[in-house]
Amino acid sequence: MPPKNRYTKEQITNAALEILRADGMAAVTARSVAAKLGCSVAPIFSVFENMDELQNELIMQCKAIYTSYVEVGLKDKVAFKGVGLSYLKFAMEEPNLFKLLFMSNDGAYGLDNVLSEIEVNYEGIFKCVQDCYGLSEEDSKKLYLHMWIYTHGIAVLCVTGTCLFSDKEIDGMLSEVCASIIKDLRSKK
Amino acid sequence: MPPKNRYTKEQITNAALEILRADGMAAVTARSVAAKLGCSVAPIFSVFENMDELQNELIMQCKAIYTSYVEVGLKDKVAFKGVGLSYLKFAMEEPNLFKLLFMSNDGAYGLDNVLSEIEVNYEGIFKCVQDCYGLSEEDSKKLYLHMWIYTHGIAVLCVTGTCLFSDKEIDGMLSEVCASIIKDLRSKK
DNA sequence: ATTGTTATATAACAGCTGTTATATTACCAC
DNA sequence: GTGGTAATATAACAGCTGTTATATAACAAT
Repeated sequence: MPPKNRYTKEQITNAALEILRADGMAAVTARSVAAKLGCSVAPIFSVFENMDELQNELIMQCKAIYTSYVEVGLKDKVAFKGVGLSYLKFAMEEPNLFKLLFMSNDGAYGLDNVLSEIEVNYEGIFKCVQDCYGLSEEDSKKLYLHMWIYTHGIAVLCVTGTCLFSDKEIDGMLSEVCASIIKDLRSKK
Repeated sequence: MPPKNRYTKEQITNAALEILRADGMAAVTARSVAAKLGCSVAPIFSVFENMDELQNELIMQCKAIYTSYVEVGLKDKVAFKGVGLSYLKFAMEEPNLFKLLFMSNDGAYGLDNVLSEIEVNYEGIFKCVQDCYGLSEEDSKKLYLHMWIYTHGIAVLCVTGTCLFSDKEIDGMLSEVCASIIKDLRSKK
């Protein structure tokens, strides 16, 4: 008897995601999403209980997008490096999503989540580090931590518009630091 | 003939700064500052043209506070390390000020400003690097860039609540990475 | 075609923001 | 004390937010 829904959850989420990508989470309001869909706010609140629920859905979408970047990086010859470059690519191509996942303390992500996300491929990455660079598990962990912090530092600088590095510069910087740390770790054996 | 101002620019700025430190710039509103002072919003707008002017004043105050941290670091035996630790101390003790100065793309600071601020002591720091570690000017620059990015990475992780490192851990991490880079730079001579 | 259900639109509410017009009031000069 | 000036208080405006009550309208079943 009732008419079908004209606006699906997916349509609404996609409209909201467009706004999030372009202008950040603060720009995702009931009215802005409705305007993007060309409807009133009513359909939004018939699908989502409130705006918090929509935001949670968006965070899930962001994680999925980030995961797709990581998956590409994992296919790299040197998965360890590939994942790092994926992280940076995600930051540069989706700065507002990066901010939401990795620069917000409103509990969007956090290191635990980052690591558990990564941990799906943790062993693979570590094996890669050990194979490629001939490091012990402990040294691999050290290298991983240092490089993750360094990579995160670059990503944040790019995302906040503080510094603009070219792909080539970034590659050079990462290689240089990584090589220095590996060399030093090896020399201590 | 007119009564004296009961609320000075300094008083208003201090009240706003308290709110900024505790809850971030978004919490600094005309009404919140007035409430902290125990007055209406009128005195604020008699001293400041609008809220933007007050925010600019706050940014200047932040820079001054940050500068005081840097000055302490410069007195360190190894100024290069001292400044880095000051940067981290500032991030941990004043996360909301750090976010405003170093994590906002609304043009609060930016690398140019950071570097020009630092450049006041640039030569001193470089001389320190060259003296302490025996590096060329070019290598000193490299070391400085790498260490600044790494330090910034740690600071952001702390400020966003992603990771919590102890002072000891941070010291160890910084020392390890710094030593590795220096060793590698030297070996290339 | 009529009816009933409900998706959607409209519009309003409350609460926040910056800003300002008006009213009050405090204080300095006389 | 009286008066005038301007600092302050009050309250309102416009514009934003989330949310919701009500009205409209679309569509499926009969």
